[in-house]
Amino acid sequence: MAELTLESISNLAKKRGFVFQASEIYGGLRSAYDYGPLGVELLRNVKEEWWRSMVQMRPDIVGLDSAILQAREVWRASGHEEVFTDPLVECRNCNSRHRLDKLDDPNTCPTCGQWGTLGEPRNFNLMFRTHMGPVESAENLVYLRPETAQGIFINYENVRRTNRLKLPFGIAQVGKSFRNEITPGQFVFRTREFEQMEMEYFCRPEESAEWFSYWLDERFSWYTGLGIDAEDLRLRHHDGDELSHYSVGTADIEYRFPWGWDELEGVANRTDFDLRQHAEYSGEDLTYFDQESNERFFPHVIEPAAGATRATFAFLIDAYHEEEVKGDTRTVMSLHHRLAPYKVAVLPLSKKAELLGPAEAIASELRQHWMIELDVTQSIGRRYRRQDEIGTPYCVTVDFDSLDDHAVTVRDRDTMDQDRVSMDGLVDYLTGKLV
RNA sequence: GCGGGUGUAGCUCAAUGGUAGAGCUCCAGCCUUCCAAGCUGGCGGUGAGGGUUCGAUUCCCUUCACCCGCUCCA
Repeated sequence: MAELTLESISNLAKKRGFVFQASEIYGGLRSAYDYGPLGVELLRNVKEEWWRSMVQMRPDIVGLDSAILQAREVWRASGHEEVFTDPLVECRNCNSRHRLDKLDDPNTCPTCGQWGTLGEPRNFNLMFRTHMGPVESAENLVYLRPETAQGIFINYENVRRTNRLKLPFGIAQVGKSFRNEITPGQFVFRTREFEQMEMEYFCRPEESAEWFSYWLDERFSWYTGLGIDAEDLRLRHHDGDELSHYSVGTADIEYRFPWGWDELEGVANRTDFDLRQHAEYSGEDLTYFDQESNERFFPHVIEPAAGATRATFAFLIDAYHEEEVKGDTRTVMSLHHRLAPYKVAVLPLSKKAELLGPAEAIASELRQHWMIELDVTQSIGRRYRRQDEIGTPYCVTVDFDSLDDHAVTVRDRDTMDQDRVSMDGLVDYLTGKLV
């Protein structure tokens, strides 16, 4: 895994239909990617596992799906309209870029120290803009959301009231966000359209530090629980000067990508910043009334914010292995079975009708339960290798003996062990394996 | 956006100012075929646009995309 390059993993992703360059037949669109048949399954499974652990398995967290387009005031209140519009100056000497408002001396480049090399300030607006309605005018300007979190904050009171929620509780959301990143790159790692998995956990102010540690641990274990090697993960606490405008404490969960450690997920202590801002800008009362203490206060918020596309990428990289098998190299994608695009492949030894018929019958039955593939082309060995490469955990082979003993061979991707399993008991057998 | 690099078939790589080749992959066929076997056949390409030229994949310009840098932080 350590010697795996970005190029080899992106090649495999394209070759097997996980990820394609967006608008490829027109020369491509920078920083956008389309997820192919296998990629969409993997991505869906990642999101599904997140939802399962965050919402389904939790009595204290509920879900939400808010609109991508929201009133412009949302982004004024959140601070994004101001903070995401940075006047930047570029140094003509060293080509570094700097925020004008952060320079002590607007004439000297802080990177190379040269005087008078900084160009004219230009506005970099990191939010995508469009217009609500067919006429473009300043009045109907709207933004595509740069984070899903604000959709949660502005629905905080709706959700709390309709679900009779008491602190501490969380609201989770998965969805697309858009940022006009200055520098996209590293394949799907940093793109201008991406998918987030965010959860805002509302708690009493005095308990926020405790919940912060709790969520950091929870989120770290989520990745290892789905198969990422703990050696390839680490926590990194932000220094004061790199904190985002809304946070008083942030820690990143980082993954060892082919180009080095980089962020997978951020856990931030957003305090009561967002609720206060929205209360002020909207005029709504967003305080929480505590019956026991008879007090009103703004809850504080701990936010684990993960990138769905980034996590998918990390799972893909981490699963990639090459092994020697009888002198040949086998490429195996050791994806956790919950993440694997296909759970089972059905492989008749021959495509002759006498085997194809039973294989199709088995495939139809298995399809009721899982995403599966029936593959009849080329030799059986080649088909095993193809399934290894896309991470299918189990291969079911129908052979000529199957016609007599009514049983099939089930082969395990990781151990390459084979079990002879009766066709009648196949679903139960696989159900036991795919928990 | 700026600087540097790259762009020939799905992949890896050849070649040439004058009809672009190979291996692998993929597809079809044969084979009672369990780990990329073999045999036969097949699909398929110079990122896009323009210029120079009798003729451009090759030379020039533009553009698009990718990779490496530069406060991006999922």
